[in-house]
Amino acid sequence: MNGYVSDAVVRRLPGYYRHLRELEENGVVQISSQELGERMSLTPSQIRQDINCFGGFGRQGYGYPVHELKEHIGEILGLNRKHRMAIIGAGRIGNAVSRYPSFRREGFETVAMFDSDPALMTEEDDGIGIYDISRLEELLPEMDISIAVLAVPATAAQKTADRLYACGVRAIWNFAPVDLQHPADMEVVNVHMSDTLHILSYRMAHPDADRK
Amino acid sequence: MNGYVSDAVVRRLPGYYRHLRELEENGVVQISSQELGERMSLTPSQIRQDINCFGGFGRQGYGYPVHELKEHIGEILGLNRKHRMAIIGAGRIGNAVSRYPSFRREGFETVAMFDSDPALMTEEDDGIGIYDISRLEELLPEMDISIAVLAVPATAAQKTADRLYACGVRAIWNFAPVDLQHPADMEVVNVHMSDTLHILSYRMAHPDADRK
DNA sequence: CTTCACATGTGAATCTTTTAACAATTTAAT
DNA sequence: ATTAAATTGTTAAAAGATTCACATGTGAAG
Repeated sequence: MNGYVSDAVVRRLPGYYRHLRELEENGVVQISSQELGERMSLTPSQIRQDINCFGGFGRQGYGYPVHELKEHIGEILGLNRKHRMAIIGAGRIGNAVSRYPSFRREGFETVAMFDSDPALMTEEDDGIGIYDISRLEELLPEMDISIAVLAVPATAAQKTADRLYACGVRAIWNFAPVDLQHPADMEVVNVHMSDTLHILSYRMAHPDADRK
Repeated sequence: MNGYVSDAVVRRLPGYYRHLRELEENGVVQISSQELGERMSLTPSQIRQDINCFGGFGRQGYGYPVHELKEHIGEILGLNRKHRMAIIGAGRIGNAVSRYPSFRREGFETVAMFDSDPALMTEEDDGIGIYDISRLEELLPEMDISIAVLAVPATAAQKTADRLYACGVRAIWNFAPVDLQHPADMEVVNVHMSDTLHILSYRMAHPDADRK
């Protein structure tokens, strides 16, 4: 139990959470680093090392208790908290995210959308209002938003991020294919879907390259 | 110029490509590792090290030629090739991907969609046919698909991936929140959007943690 | 033509991450 | 009650990635 969670471990945490939840749903109550490693394509050694840094869950000769470990990782990830999200850009991606049911189940609730296309300005069937983006400064600060989902075109992304910061937003989940410049007190995580497609393209072009 | 491209470098390649294209669009013809590093939040040293592994582009006292470097990275990524994609699962995510215009521009063309919901079985306005997923084995092998976009619910993902493999598909761009088991001769890259949201949640819960 | 500032390529040093190894503990079986 | 098999926590070693430092080459200015 060493306490410090390195960035390499943080990147794997959502994967642990996902697999443990799935195991729990299937009624599995206990799992060894060996077995979990096979599922996740990690070495048992790495799994023990990872879990050990927030320590004390395993029992020798037995393994790890699935439910308890999942809950603990969920807490480390902050999944016990609730988040109110605003979606900026009500195009296909923005809508896909706002309707994706598992986010809401995990405490990420979409409470409003903003777009520049007036055709979309309407109360949606699910009760999420869509507002003109020109009203961002007027409406957003009242909404108690903790996460903004940025799903605008690349060309508008930086300017919009700046406006969001000015409205008090301190966390952006960015779907625009752009690396945003941002103050240190605003967190930004990028989805950058096309990057993953490019990596697939790379692997197809170099089937020989050993992945390490 | 050492030739071997490590996985850490491959993961950064799409970012280089993105930034270089943007620079090129803005008419920038030359850039130093210093300046590029500021844009990308990488050290100049790392950039020189990265670019050096497929070598020989920079000129001392001058920097790197933007167009030439971009083109070369594009080739390494395999972006000179064309790909025909089939989208499996015509829900919001599947549709968002198939309509996203920049993929087509980069040579990734959606040629068909499959879904289990008969309400969707129709020729779309953009000419992309939507077929019942039960006809996968009948239709897909004829279509000369090189990439399948998997956008079905988590519960169906593994079974569907197995069927795709049986149909001859050897590359999957996976949007289902699942780590697929797959033969070594099939490439899979995951988007796992919710993982990035979980990482955002982690960072919000631990604003102190140094990101390294 | 000389000089100066700039910026790369590269080898070595440092830091991080992963893997290996094993003593210690638990479970289950006989 | 003993023993055998399983499996962790942890330390140490190995591998990998990043940063540093500097010699070397380039371009521009005087």
